[in-house]
Amino acid sequence: MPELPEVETVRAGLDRHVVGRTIAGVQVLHPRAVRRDPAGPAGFAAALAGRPLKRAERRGKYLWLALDDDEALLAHLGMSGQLLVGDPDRPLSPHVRARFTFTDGGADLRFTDQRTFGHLMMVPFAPGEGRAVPAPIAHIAPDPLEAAFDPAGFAARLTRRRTGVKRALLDQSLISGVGNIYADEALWRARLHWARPTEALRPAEVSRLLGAVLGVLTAALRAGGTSFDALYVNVNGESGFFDRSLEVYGRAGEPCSRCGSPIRRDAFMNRSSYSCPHCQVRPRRPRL
DNA sequence: CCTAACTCCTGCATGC
DNA sequence: TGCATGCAGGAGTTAG
Repeated sequence: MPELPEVETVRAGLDRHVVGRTIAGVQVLHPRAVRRDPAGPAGFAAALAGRPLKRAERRGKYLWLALDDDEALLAHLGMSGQLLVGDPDRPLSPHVRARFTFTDGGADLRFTDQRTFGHLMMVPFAPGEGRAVPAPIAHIAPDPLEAAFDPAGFAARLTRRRTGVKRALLDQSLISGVGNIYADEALWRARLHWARPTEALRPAEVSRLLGAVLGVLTAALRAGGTSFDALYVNVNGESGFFDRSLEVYGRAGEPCSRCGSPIRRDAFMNRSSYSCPHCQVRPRRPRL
């Protein structure tokens, strides 16, 4: 599942392999991949043909290729999206949704997405304030690895919420880049239960949480991200190895590395939360 | 305005 | 063996 470390790994690969090159043509093999682009598949392809790729940028789980100072190709990988760079003559795998060829005749770029939650779209940059970001993601908060991230502002907004701390971590308008895996890992590191009410978090707990988020994201980035299966790989098709460092996610019943208690799995938001029953004490009044 | 449920989708694991 | 069910889940949309 691509979260910040995985998306950043992909962005770095695009920076290395496609920035500076010029798109020759675009094939949209599945219209759902560009469902959010009002121009539709044909308009999307036409808008990109002949355009040079200037920069590869990212905020949270979104990445984009800037075409100039006004327009970008925005991508979200969803659950299973991949951007793969390789020999343009290799066979098309069944889940390729869009293919980009380049004027230099070299390696092509393929957007592959088994579960089709990812998407691509042509977007304008939002005008004004600080760093220019694509207009459709102007409502997303800076991620904790950005210079624009404001820890004090995050703490203030977090404790003003009336919700559970994990739900808040997953809210991209509060802090971006954190998904189900790294939320569970950060909460374990910070020794906080996922249902702790945000308004009751003490300042020391909030700063512990933020430190844990930063720690787990940077450690995962160094490992090239987390790959459980073939669904997340970098632009060269290689897996990350942070799955070996996960402390709670997907480890129900296995002993906590701190205290030995078996890791528990709770249903949460129609998915799962993993935590240590000893290190992460359930609050008396849980907020789901 | 704020919060939370619902929805999209495919493939694999599981159970009868 | 084959079919039904559950599960993985990011984020826009809708409802309250």
